[in-house]
Amino acid sequence: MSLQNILSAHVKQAVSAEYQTELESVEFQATRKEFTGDITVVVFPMLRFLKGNPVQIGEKIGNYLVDNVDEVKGFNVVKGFLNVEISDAYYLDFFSKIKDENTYGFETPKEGEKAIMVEYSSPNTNKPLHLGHVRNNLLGYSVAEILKASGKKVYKTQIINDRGIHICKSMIAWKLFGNGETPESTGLKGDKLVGNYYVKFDQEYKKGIEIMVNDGFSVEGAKTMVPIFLDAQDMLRKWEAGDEEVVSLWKKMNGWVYKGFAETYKNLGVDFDTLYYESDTYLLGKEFVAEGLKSGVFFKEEDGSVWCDLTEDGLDKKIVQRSDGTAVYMTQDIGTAIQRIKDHPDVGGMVYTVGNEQDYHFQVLFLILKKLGFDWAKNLYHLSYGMVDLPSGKMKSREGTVVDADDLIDEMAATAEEISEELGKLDGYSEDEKKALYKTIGLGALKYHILKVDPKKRILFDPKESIDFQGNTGPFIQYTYARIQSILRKADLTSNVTLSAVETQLHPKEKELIKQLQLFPEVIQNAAEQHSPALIANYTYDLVKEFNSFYQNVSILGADNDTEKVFRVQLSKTVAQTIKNAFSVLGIEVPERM
RNA sequence: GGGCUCUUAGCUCAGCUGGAUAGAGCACCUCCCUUCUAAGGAGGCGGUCGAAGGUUCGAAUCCUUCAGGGCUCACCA
Repeated sequence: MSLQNILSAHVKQAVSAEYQTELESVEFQATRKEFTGDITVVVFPMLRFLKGNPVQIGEKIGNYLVDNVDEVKGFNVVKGFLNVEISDAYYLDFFSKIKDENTYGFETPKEGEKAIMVEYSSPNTNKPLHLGHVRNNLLGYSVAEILKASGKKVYKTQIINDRGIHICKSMIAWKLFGNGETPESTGLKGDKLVGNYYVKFDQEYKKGIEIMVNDGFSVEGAKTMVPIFLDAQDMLRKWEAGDEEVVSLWKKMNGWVYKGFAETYKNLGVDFDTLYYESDTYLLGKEFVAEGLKSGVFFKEEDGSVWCDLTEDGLDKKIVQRSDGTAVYMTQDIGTAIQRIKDHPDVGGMVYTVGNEQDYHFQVLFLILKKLGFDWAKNLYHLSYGMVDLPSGKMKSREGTVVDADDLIDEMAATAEEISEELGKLDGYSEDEKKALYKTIGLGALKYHILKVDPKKRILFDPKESIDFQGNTGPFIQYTYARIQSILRKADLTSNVTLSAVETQLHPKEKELIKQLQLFPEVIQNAAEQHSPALIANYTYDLVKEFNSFYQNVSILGADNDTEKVFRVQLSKTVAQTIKNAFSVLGIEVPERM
């Protein structure tokens, strides 16, 4: 039972005894540092139910608590704030309960509860992953892990946009200019190779437009008549018709891309439980368009196109199928959602990790699925996040103004190496161990940098200003973890005191640390509810700051007596474990040394 | 033009369902390695919380209007 719950009941009793009035709820907040006390009862909200001077009310409740609650050892009232002091025994008791729990803060899934599917990444297959995908991947992965930690069963998935004009552009450019190049022949990662031809297409396309405009065509006219563009369109038609040559080229080039993606995902440390391909699900979407037409959810225009009228819901009309009967984006997403539930009957809701440019799309998608009558449609959540922009503006693959994911990871590791070499603390580490460590630190810096900010805010990323390794950063937290590991290696852990035997008074820093530890389970639940890794990052930072202050002010291995020493070692160990648990849901590893 | 969203210190960001004198980091300035890892700690400088109204015992937080930025309103995905 939490401290708030314990006190809440007693405060109600106090009010009931002193004022013969029943309170519905009691408002708490952490006591501010400048005042003595551990938890504060806010008296003001009670004034609506009972008349009187807030200070006097606070005094009365305070006295009642001291007399009737073991955990309360004192109080003071400042204006309408009742600052309650809690006994050390309470904190020691709490600590003894959690100190050996390796999964502290995590809940295990409840029997029979519905699972959640988290979609993230979902790239197009015509170009390599960039910084924008990195934010998406880190967010999606982390939210999935947070949901798991909060006690949900989770499936991680993605929808791979493997069909459409974009991949045909790369294909046609490769066919025309590729001279049979392969990843093997060039030594390039498959996704990079295919991406190069996507850029090549764009260059040729622009050249073609220029030529036609010089020949007297209008720009608009030229755009749709450039030969290479017509080639790409032709290829798409052939693909849809199942043309063998086109389909086999499509399979070959997508295969290259998947291999490249797999490498990047591994590098980034993210994974998936199940994959969906647009080429597999768009047909199911069309089936349900037909269904919706029958049930009247959709209507058909004279030209044969199918629409959903959402004007009564404050939105507009949305197309769900083209006049030529082919699928649009929406069709495919309807199909994918339904397919997923069919494949995983235990799934009761889904989270879509997609940029905020698609806010409207998902609003519409969820509404349409509701109208189609799926009861799980009410449990769909669009994890919308802000774009990652460069100082020069938006990243554009076609124009080569992107920060490549693989390059970025390498650069971060290189920076970690530089700093590490300078500090020279890694005597005895092999080259392989060092290399692994640099990657852990580099990735830690990158992931923390991105995850600590509220998902919905846009991030301005300046490649020239490198990501920090000091202050509120991943490496700062990893460093603290490594420091604790060093202490644990040096400490003699053979003697294990029972904490009830500890009679020494808690040092203020020790108490603050235990209070901070106490918050962790609630933070996990909160982060899960709000789909926000930033809450975890901020919590971990606060915990670590608190520990560092403790570390500098209190000697752990040099404590006055053995009991105190063992207690401090155990406290440090629990802090380390909590850092590790918190970082694990952010997808960040912690090092033994650094 | 309609809808959504953002604006807090020079820069990057916290600030939970409204609560005490708005908090961190970076940068700048002081101190602290003969004590467990200085990627650290202690302190200083720095804010009319975009603007104006309103709601209330109390507003960075809620409401309205306005200004500025972003996204979106395609038979593209």
